[in-house]
Amino acid sequence: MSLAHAIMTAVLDDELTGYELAKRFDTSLGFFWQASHQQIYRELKTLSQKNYLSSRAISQQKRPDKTVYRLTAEGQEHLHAWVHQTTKPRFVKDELFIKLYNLADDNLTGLVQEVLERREHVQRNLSLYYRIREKSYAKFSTLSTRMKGVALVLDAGIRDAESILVWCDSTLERLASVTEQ
Amino acid sequence: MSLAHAIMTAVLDDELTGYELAKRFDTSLGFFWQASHQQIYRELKTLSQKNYLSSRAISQQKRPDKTVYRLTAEGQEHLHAWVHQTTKPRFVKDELFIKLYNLADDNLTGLVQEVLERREHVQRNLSLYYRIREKSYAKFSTLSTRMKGVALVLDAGIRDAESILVWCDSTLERLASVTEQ
DNA sequence: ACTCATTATGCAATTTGTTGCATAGTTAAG
DNA sequence: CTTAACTATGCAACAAATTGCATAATGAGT
Repeated sequence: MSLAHAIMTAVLDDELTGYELAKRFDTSLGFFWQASHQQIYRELKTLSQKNYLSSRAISQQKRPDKTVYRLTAEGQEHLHAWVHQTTKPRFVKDELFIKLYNLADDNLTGLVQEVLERREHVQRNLSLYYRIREKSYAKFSTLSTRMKGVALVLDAGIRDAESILVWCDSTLERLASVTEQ
Repeated sequence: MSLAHAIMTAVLDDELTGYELAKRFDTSLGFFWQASHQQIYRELKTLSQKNYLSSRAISQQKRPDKTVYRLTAEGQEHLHAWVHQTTKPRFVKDELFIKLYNLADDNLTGLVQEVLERREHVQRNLSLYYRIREKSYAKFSTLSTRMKGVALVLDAGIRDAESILVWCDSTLERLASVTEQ
């Protein structure tokens, strides 16, 4: 599957550990892909065996030892070829919306809470995206082609988060009016 | 998993066949959940065995025979209890963004094509959402509590699609400027 | 006439993803 | 002084999803 390609893409510029990858899938990359640390470590192993990634062990005294991974020439070739292949459609799973479909008097306060939490989570991500854009992708026209691609993804993340924030506010207002009756 | 809950929610109002469910997961419900027909038929079987769904066979002459499913009282109880439980975070997987991260001169035209296709797909969904809203959810304040929940989800789908359309247009413009150099 | 899409269901094998567990030192907070 | 969070990795069992196959009639388009 394309967890492999997501990982390979993440280690295009940076040499990363499994732990760091897991954190990125939880924040920046999390906008379009997610993976648990168990999945990541397993995939890193198979990608190394395929020679798509090379690894380097680093001993540490104050922290557990770690292994950093980087993309090999073979891996880069494979990744570039994959970009030309058929793209699978976007895949979304959001339990919150299933629950909202079941809106009722007894679950209203619970769902208001859920929307509030969603709002906070999206707000945190959005702040992070703004910081990243300011720092590295402020002027689109001056970026390299590959950086432009990253900037476009970042832009999608920002627009998505902004749009969800607006929906959350509108939804909270509307849900408040349900309570009053 | 919550494919079960998504299915149960879908058959809250309507009596549906597996085939019809599959189509809905491809269109309206597709905004927050997806499932293949194989997955759906399997789940329908286990949900019937648990007595969360009841089924009714319908013989047809010009079409293959079919089975329609509806939620039982037990299923409704289970579904309502589930709404109060912990919600898993939104889960997104989008290969297009992995590929955009790998933007390069040799894949630029291919990715432009992909963005165009995404635009068309989202536009089709958006038109469908608008029609549904006009038809059944035009005036929020007049809806029943449960219908209000559905309207909020529909609103999220509309905002999401609109936001993606804007991103697609902005992205196509920006990608066009990459070619010129 | 022929081909393709639609309606309608489902099994089996394989690949992915989740959940629970395990280890082990450091650092910050109360 | 204790507890919790963070860094860092990984196995094993289980659940869920994907891929490939199979059947079979109708209706629309070329």
